[in-house]
Amino acid sequence: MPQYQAVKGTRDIFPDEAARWKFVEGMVHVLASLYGFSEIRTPVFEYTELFQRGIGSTTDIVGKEMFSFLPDPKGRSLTLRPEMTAGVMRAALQNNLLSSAPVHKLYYIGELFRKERPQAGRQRQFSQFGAELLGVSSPAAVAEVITLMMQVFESLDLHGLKLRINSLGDTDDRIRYREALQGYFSPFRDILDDSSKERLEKNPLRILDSKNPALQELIAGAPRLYDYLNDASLQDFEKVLFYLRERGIAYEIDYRLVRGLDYYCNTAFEVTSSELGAQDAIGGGGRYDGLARELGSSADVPAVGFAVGMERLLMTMEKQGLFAALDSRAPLVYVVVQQQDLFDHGMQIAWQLRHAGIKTEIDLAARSMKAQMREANKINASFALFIGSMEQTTGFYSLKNLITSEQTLLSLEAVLELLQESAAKEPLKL
RNA sequence: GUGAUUGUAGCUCAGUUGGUUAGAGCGCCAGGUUGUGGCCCUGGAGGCCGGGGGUUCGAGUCCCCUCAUUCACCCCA
Repeated sequence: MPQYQAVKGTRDIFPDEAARWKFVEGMVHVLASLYGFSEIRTPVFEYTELFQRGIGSTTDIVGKEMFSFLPDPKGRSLTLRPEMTAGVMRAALQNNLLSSAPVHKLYYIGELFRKERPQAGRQRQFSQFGAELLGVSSPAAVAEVITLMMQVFESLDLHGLKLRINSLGDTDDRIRYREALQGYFSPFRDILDDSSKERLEKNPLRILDSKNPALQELIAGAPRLYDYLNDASLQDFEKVLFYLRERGIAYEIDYRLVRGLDYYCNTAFEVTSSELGAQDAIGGGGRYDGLARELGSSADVPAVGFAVGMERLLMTMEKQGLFAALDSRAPLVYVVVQQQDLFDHGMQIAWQLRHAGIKTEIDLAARSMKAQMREANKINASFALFIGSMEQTTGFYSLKNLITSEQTLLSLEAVLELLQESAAKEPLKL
């Protein structure tokens, strides 16, 4: 056993896997840009109050999952961000972003921290990418955000995902519904489990989320939020659905989808993957018009956004075999040194090749020629360039095509030319 | 925080009712005649059998504790 191991709920990402991350991140950058979203990077930690106010103190995230710490005995409590939205909104408000333009479309990729027990698809440090559209939360804005999210999935060739959507109504709707729910559940108080009892007072909507089998029947009979929506909320929701249909985005209305963060209102949505096991939500989001005021803004900042779990996304892609073609290590040419007294010359040649933009590898472990060739083969090099005493004296080098096994004797100039041609056909893999 | 699960070489795992120097495959390293890969063959390195305590003549195998893993609950991405 090693002396040190990675902290519970954290993990290392080695080169082969890192290549997959880069691939996905690249797609996110390209598509976000295509939809007119610009990248924002906010600090990894914030004042604890930001999350308490923003996410809501009744939520599990704030109640028991935050990594909080005091920088010094007199300092204010800080917290490793458990989600991105509050930080983005804080950044926007602090810098008065909305005064420069009425609408801001931002996206991010970043690490988040939550002190939960790890399990499949759940880490204490994990990553999300997401987008926040600030300034407008019209159905068009909601559709814009959902469409971007779905486009990422589509472009990555993911299949078998399910988009569920619901409307949480506006503030008035929810106040009326909340009362109705309390009225419905109160007589059954004795049947409810502890957490549901607590929610009955603080946030009865979240009782609907419970997976407790004993409560399913009771929950099924509860009044539907949908029936408490006023005309404006209904029309708003219908318009969102209209946009999705227009774009061929399949969805399913789930009247019990409420989502765990306090700041959501009106449209809320979630995407699940059938490949993931218990933690099957790959992404989700919704409208959060009230967040800005909650954070002290004097003006309303309507907003809508989504977040997608990178690990869960990668996991689903893995299961669906979508990474088969990635091979990040393969160099174009492997410089093979006959004897170690020619190593310095080999290094010099390798440098010239690299300087010319050719992805080149050379053995630094001083192994035998056979071992070098085996290595070249193993890492999928396209060519081997031999450095022997003959090459050094004549200035002509043996270049072997490792796919066809053809070998030719060329001047270094000709080698460079040939490899550059070959590199142009097959762009450098990063 | 609760429950269950697993913990033997770098990786995936065997290890019979407790019995001598703990094994395999893959990977790694070196060779298979003197400057050349993939297949194949040979050899080698590498394990306080998670840690501690106990039962026993004897424990990788049984018991207790502990640490860690994984999965699930809660909840979320």
